[in-house]
Amino acid sequence: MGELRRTSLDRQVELTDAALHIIATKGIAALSTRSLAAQVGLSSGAIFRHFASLEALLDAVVARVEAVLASTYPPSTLPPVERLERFVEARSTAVGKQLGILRLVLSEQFLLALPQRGSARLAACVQQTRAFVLACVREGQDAGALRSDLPAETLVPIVMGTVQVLALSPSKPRQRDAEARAVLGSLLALLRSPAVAPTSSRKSSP
Amino acid sequence: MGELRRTSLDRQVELTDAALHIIATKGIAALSTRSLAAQVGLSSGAIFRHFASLEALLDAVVARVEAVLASTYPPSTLPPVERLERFVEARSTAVGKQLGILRLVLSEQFLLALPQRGSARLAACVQQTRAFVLACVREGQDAGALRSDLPAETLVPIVMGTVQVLALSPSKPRQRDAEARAVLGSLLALLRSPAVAPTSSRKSSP
DNA sequence: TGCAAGCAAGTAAGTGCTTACTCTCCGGCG
DNA sequence: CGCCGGAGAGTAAGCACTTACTTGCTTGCA
Repeated sequence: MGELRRTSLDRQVELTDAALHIIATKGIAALSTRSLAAQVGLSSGAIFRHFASLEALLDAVVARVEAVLASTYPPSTLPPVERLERFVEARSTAVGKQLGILRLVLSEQFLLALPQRGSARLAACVQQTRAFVLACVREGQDAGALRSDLPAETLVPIVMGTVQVLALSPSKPRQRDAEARAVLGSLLALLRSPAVAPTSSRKSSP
Repeated sequence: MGELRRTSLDRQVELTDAALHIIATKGIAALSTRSLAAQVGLSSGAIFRHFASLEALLDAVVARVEAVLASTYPPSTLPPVERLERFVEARSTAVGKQLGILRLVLSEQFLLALPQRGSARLAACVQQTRAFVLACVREGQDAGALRSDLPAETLVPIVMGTVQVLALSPSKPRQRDAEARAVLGSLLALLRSPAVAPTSSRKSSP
C-alpha cells in the first residue's frame, strides 16, 4: 500500500471527504471510527491525531456542507427571476452532482444524529435559503416579472420543494440534469406573469 | 432459529407504535432495544418474545406506514383537480398530524437504515404516489381544468416537492394546517388554466 | 395446571476513544 | 557531509460502554 505520510491538514480534508462519502452512500448510522479508518486506509486510532473527537469531525463536515450551499447563491446583481433560475439550477444539479450531500443534509434524520450546534447551523442554512427565495419572489413580483396575485410566502414552499425533489432525484447525473432543466422551466413558467393579465392583479410595472 | 414464535398481537401493535414514535421524535439512530423497551415498559429481552428481530419489527413499521400512505388516496371518482387537492391536503396535514411519520419516512437516512426489502417497499410507495399525481394532472389537463401548455411530467415534481415540504414543516400542527392550506391554494392556482388562455395551448376539450 | 409472557443476567460484537509504542522524516550541529 | 534527536503520523491493543439478541428461571392467568 502507498503508506505515504501526510500532514494533518491533508488528512483532515481526506477524512471529512471520506465521512461525507460514507454518510451519502450508507447513511450516518454506518459512520464509525472503524469504518472511516478503513475507508481512508488508516487505523481507527489515527483519526484522533487529526480530530479531537468524532463530533469535531462532524463539525468539519457541517462546515464543508455550509460552504457548498453558500456557493450556490448567484450574484445578487442579477434580476430576480434569473437569480432564482440560476439558484434552483445550481442547487438541484450542480450540488447534487458535485457531492451527493444535499439529500442527506436536508433530512431530519441527519439533523437528529448530529451534535446540537451542528444541526442548528444546518437549520440556519435552510432558513437562509428560504429568505433568499422569498426575496427573489418578492422582487420579481414587484418588478412585474412574476405573477403577484398569490402571496409570496405561499410560493416559497413550492420553489423549495421543487428544489428538494430535484436534488433528491436518484436518477443518473446526465438524465437528472435534463429533467431538472425541464422542471425548472415549468416552474418558472408557472410563476411568471401571464402574457395576458389574469382576472386580478396587485399592481403593474412596465 | 424458529420463525416467529406465537406472540401477543396487542404487544406487536404497541411495539410498532412505540418504535414509530421514537423514530419520529428522536430519529432512527435513537431506536434501540433498550429505548423501545423503556418506552413500552418492558425489559429489552421481552421484545424478542414478540418479534424475531429488530429487523422484523422494522418490517412491521414499514407495513404500518404503507397503510397510512395508502389511506390518503381520495376516491378515484372525484374530478381530477379535487382529487389532487384532497390528496395534497391529506398527505401534508392529516398524515402529518395523525402520526409524525412522513417526515422521516421520506428521508434517505431512514431508507438506508432499513433492511433492503423494507426500503424497496417504501420506494414503491413513492413510485405509486408519483403515478397518482401524474394521472391527476393528465386528466386535469385533458379536462381543461389545468393548464396544458406545460408537460405533465414536469409538473409532478413540483407537486410532490410541495407536499414534501409541507409534510416536513416543523411548525406546530395548528399553524401548519393553515400554512398548508394557503400553499395548497397557491399551488392549485398556479396549475389551473388561466381565465384567459395563454399564448399557446396543446388541445382544448369541452 | 400448562404455558405464554415476563424478567434478570448473560453473550459476542461493535462503539468512541486512549494508551504505549514504532517508524519516518527533517533540521541543527560537529 | 554524516548522523543524531525530536516531532509527529502511524499502529495494535485495550478500556468502558452499548448494541442486538439469548438463556434460564418465574410468574399470572385461562
